[in-house]
Amino acid sequence: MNQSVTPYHHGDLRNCAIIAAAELIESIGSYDITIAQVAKRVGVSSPALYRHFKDKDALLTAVRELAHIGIMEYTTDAQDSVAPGTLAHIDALGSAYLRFAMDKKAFFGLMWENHGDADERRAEARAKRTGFQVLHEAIELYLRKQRPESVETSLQTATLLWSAAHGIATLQHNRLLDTFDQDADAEAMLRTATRAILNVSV
Amino acid sequence: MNQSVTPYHHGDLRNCAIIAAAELIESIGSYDITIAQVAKRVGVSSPALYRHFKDKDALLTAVRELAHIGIMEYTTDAQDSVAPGTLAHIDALGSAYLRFAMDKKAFFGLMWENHGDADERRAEARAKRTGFQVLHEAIELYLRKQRPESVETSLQTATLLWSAAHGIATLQHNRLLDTFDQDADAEAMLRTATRAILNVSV
DNA sequence: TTTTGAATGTTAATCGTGATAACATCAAAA
DNA sequence: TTTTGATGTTATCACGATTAACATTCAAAA
Repeated sequence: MNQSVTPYHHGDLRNCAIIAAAELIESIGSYDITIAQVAKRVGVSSPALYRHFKDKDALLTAVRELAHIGIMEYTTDAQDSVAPGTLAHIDALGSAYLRFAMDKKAFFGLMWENHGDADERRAEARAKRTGFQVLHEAIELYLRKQRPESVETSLQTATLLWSAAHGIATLQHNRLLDTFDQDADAEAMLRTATRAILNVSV
Repeated sequence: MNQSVTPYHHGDLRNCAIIAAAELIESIGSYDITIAQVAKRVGVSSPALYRHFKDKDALLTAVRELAHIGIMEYTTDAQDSVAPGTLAHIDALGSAYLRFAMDKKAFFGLMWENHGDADERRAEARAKRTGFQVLHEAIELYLRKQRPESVETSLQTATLLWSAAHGIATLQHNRLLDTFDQDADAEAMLRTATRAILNVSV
């Protein structure tokens, strides 16, 4: 007659809460969510979440980590079909970034919010740097093959290219590209920027 | 004996509230302010503000307009000492943008928040487009003189350059440039990007 | 002028939401 | 078995955005 009632202790609340929060954000298309909404979704009371997260921001920070993983997946997929260190490789990385920004608008916005205490920021900076490394390596490889005399500038080049990609992604995210140029095409812009930046001595 | 008591009616509450909000934001370096704080600063009760603003967001939107004016001032000052349509002119505009982003961090952040109803967004898009025009004209003039065959791409070029400037400003604003390249110099990056972008056929 | 309504302020709620307090349950070590 | 730490629950707070209900002015119509 054991009716398998939901147990008093959830068992994996922390992870479930993070996932529930992410699903919620995805479904409403905004990261303006509530602790109560998340708790309800997991089937638990609001204060229960405070056993696992210092505060609301800590939960959102955890969701941001998911977002970083998500962007990494886009990146990894993008690299599958291209030869390392080619221009196509670099294009694929940029394209993946733009695609993530548009496909997962709410997550993309969340990732660039100001937030958290010092520790959380440090952890996030590390995550972002990890993503950046992928681009940096691709560019270093490219320069080594195509413009060996500029290899030592690969870090600056990668930083600049990331900035360009981020700017394009951000403006598109805010619907401003259309405002400036109604025919703007984010991907085409990034490809242009990529070629321009790769061909100068930084 | 008229003691010139503070009158029941303020007289110019709307404008004073906007300015008070802006001062508050500037002084605490964050746009996370409270209606009550603004009201107190103006010497009025909180609900009074609702006679002039639909909600908190409407007040912040008004502050954003001030921010747009502020960025325009930076821009105008920057243009004073340069010859129109020169590379120096374009550099000066970019530099002004970066400087505003760092000098007025809170305002810069506020300007790129997602927010408001459709009308407010439209109004703001218009303001941003106006700022963009300045860059567009400078670039068109430059191309006309230096690369007449590319004049017809001036809009795309301006959009791309704005994107690059915005990306650099945003990453710097989030302290990420340092994270990627500890020697990064935002101004130098933008100058490099400017030259790279101006020299390609879009 | 006087009257009176629209505009603009005030104080007293309401409501949603983050966070804490105090108490309850359960599992695992002593 | 007892005890204790981890983890849930149900009150409760505190705060901040709004709104409700009432007050004061100013300005235009009578």
